[in-house]
Amino acid sequence: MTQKQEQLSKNQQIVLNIIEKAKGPLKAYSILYNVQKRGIKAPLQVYRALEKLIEIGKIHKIESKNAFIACKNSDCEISKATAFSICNNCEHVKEIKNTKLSKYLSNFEDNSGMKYKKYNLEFFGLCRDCKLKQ
Amino acid sequence: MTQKQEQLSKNQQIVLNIIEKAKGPLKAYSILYNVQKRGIKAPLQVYRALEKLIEIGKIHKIESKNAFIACKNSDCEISKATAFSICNNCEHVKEIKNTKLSKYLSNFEDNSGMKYKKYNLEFFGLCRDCKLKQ
DNA sequence: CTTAATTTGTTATAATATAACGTTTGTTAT
DNA sequence: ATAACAAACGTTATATTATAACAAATTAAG
Ligand SMILES: [Zn+2]
Ligand SMILES: [Zn+2]
Ligand SMILES: [Zn+2]
Ligand SMILES: [Zn+2]
Repeated sequence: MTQKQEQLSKNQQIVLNIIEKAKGPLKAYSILYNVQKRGIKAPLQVYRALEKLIEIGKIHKIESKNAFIACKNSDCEISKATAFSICNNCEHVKEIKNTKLSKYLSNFEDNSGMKYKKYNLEFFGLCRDCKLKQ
Repeated sequence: MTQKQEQLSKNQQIVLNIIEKAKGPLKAYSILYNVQKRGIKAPLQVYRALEKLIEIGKIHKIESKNAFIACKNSDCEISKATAFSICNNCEHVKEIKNTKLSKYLSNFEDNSGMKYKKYNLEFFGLCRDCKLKQ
């Protein structure tokens, strides 16, 4: 019965729904305000749901923005390898799905021969729309 | 006189000294406690110095830890391209200096042909010491 | 010197995140 | 079904990280 498909709890489902409906990354307290009508009252309830959703790869945290976004990349092998493009002008964030890049980084060894189980990459630049408007 | 070598202000120099002496990344409020004997009293004085030091590439922010570390890589072309290895066990952080990696990422184009001026990459794993102790 | 720009000092407050504790719900094994 | 355990919940308080606003002092340039 309990396959790989995790069963989300009520709060986890509520928080995930909000994040999946959003056009861009959401901040924790903005999520909180959005879900108060659904019974979630305290920051901790949001943060607990976020923690679990990250753990199972349904969402990612954009570290440079302290914001959370739904995974668009088949749940990213449980959040172990993430890459994002972030527009410096309009703040648009897009998850990068690029097999060559992920293979390159997953196999990367530093000068001392160390390999890594997990990485997070954030690219910054101008998105196509903002570049045209310049 | 004012070449590329920026002249640091008093507070900037104090904060940079602390960060350069440290073995690992420092948090802003830990820096604050460390510099209070030198006349810096308020968080904002620290954050302002940090902002400038980042801007000129003397230090970097480790986003996943909200901590700050001195640049070990010829000031990283003014902080535009940074990569770190972070140990999940002992929290040791090391700046990665790897020409192939930085070239690969600086030249990376996503599927829509977009290129980026800036990136930050954080690798997570076990450092050599921690791996041996396992 | 004068003017503009940067840096500083200071107080207050905003924004992000976790500790601690007890209760409830869900799962598993008798 | 029911005892035992784990996961999730609710709640209050608090810790941690970061910025707003404003006035004074210092520095760089013309
Ligand atoms: Zn993903
Ligand atoms: Zn844009
Ligand atoms: Zn550097
Ligand atoms: Zn280690």
